[in-house]
Amino acid sequence: MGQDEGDSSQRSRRASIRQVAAAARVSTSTVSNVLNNPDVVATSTRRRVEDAMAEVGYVRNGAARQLRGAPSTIAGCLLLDTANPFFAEVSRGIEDRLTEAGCLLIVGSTDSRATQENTYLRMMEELGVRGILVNPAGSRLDRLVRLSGRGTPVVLVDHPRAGADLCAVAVDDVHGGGVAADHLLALGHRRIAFLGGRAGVRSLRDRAEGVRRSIARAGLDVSSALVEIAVPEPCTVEVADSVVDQVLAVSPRPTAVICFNDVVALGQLRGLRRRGIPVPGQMSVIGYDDVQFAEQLSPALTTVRQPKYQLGRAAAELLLAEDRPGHQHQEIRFTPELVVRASTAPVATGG
Amino acid sequence: MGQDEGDSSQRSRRASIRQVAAAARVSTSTVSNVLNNPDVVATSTRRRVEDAMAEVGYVRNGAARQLRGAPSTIAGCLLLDTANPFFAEVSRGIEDRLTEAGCLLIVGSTDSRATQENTYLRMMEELGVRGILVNPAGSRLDRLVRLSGRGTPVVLVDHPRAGADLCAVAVDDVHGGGVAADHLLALGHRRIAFLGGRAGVRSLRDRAEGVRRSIARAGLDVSSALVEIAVPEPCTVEVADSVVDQVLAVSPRPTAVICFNDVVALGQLRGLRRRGIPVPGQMSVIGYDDVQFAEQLSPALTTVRQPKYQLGRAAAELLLAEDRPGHQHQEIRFTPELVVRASTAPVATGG
DNA sequence: CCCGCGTTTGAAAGCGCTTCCCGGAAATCG
DNA sequence: CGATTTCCGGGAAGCGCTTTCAAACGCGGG
Repeated sequence: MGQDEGDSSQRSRRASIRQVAAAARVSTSTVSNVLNNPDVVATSTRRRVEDAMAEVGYVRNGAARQLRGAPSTIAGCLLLDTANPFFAEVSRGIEDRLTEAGCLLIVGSTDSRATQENTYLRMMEELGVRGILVNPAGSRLDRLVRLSGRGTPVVLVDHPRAGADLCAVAVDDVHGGGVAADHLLALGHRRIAFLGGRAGVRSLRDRAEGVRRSIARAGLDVSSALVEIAVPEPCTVEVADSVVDQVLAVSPRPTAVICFNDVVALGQLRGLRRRGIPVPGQMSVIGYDDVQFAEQLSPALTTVRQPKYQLGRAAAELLLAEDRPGHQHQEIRFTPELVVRASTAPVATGG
Repeated sequence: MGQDEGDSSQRSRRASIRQVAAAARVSTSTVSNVLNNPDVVATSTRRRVEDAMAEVGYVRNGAARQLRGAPSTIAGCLLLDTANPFFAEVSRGIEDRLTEAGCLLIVGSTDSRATQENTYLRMMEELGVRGILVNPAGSRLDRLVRLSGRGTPVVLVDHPRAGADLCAVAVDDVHGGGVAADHLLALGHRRIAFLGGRAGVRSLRDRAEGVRRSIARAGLDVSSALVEIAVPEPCTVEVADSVVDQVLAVSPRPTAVICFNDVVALGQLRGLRRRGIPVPGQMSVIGYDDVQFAEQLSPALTTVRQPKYQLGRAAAELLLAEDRPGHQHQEIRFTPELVVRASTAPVATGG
């Protein structure tokens, strides 16, 4: 008992619509109708076919359906790193919206490498996915535009359209940098460090620009109020920790630091603590993203919140809208907001 | 300039192997050979075909290939919540291994709901995926076994085989609970709280069992040394925070608490801090998983490390091995290890 | 010059499904 | 009761690809 039948070791010997038709003594087209136009077939016949399907263990063949012209039930998404908490939440938002539309989601991490991105894009295109959501690894969008032109819809995620003829969901990074800087300036800080990453990354450039504009708006001299420091790759807590020395070495020493994401901020907090610099007493720290644990650090991290989950949902929404008749590409913009917690404080008086 | 051609608005009008053949003035089978058996076609012909492919913008049709019998390049994975940092890392491990094998990955979050799981399973089966990696939402494995029997390989992730005829990658949760308890007992704790979740979740039952056995091994009375408390759903930081009151209300008050994951531990740390209970001075706290931020909390969290990324890789490895000829289902077991940090200390003397 | 061999290429079948179109049966109406 | 309409089910084509089999071609040896 509990034994399989002897011959069942063969894979991919799934029952086809034909076996069902034979078992139900109808034609294959009737079986197909039961599946796709149930109301066009008489109840008794339908019942018979359904029984036959159960009997032979019928499972639809998606490849055949798609070949015949059915729309794909798969969408793809390419993010820099799906294990990063920011992207993990974005991808969950995408997934949830797609699920509502009966779609599955293929995910891929590009690790910022264009080659990896291209490999994924080609495979997804060959599969005939319904569309691809992508946070571009490089700044060149022409490949994506061409892909879209060939018939696979593309939606940019966390990236502005930048003139490309694509849909996009963007977050206003200039504004994000601005509110962070505004907050620090209001607290009296006049010497601020901005920890950015690689020069090529657009979102970081924009945030730095936002900081600069904020300082200029306040009537201060940008070159003396702002120090920009690049965090080397890979962007881990440890690396960010070691950057603390650079920050502290700047003269005159900054009284606040804006980090390009919460992981870097985490490293700063750790590094500052180890060096005996009280936060926010001697140094205020601002992060970016507002990932789940930001609130629980000590001190709780002041950070710029991005609507991660909503970002994903909105991107999926745009993708699903792509095949509607008179579709026009559009860009959705989110505005990040400052979340003030305990890692920032008025600049220390005296000293 | 920059205008599209007028007719290109039609989607899915991709060039087929036929247009390529026509453009290269060869037959379709030759084009196919260029794609699949390049060495069987003369260099000059091949060159000509390749040029033609570039000219018409040819992209392979995966659906047609699959229909013809080509193995699927997609695998599926179903986890409880891909946005949870534990599962996000597991899924990244899966993804990386699959990428090496030229496979794509569909992810799905079941949120522990069997209905959601079933929906995903059916869709994936219809697509004819190469296999499905699943962290089962319920304890019933029969559906998965049947799925596997119908020809779609199934690998259990973070779940023991439990007698089912499937491959599995498991982590020894009994051992994990054991090392956590051993550590506390060695520090002199004699009154320990275990924060579990819903009774039905196997991994949590196992961890509790490990704790019990450890206490018994030490020659202590389990019923007086251990208090089990259930954390209500949803398992968020806030909920875990509120559970602190229950822990403190137990008489005699526990001197240490073992949490079933790091998020709950985070909540405990926060709740204890707010109530003025020093950690680890008055209360030692142990987490589970060792997620990325555990090391950066204050105090740094002592926790039981699970090999998250490796878990995913190993599961993907098993899946890829499924179609090798004499394949036998097997189970891989990982052993979690204790990571001692600052949130645990010897039990306070006196008091 | 012809034959035979190895090398390349082409014609055709068919994977499982959907869909168009038509025949026959049942139902409705005059 | 015959004619017209309605409804249901079947036959067949073909989506794009791979693959088998045989034909065609070119070359060197007899």
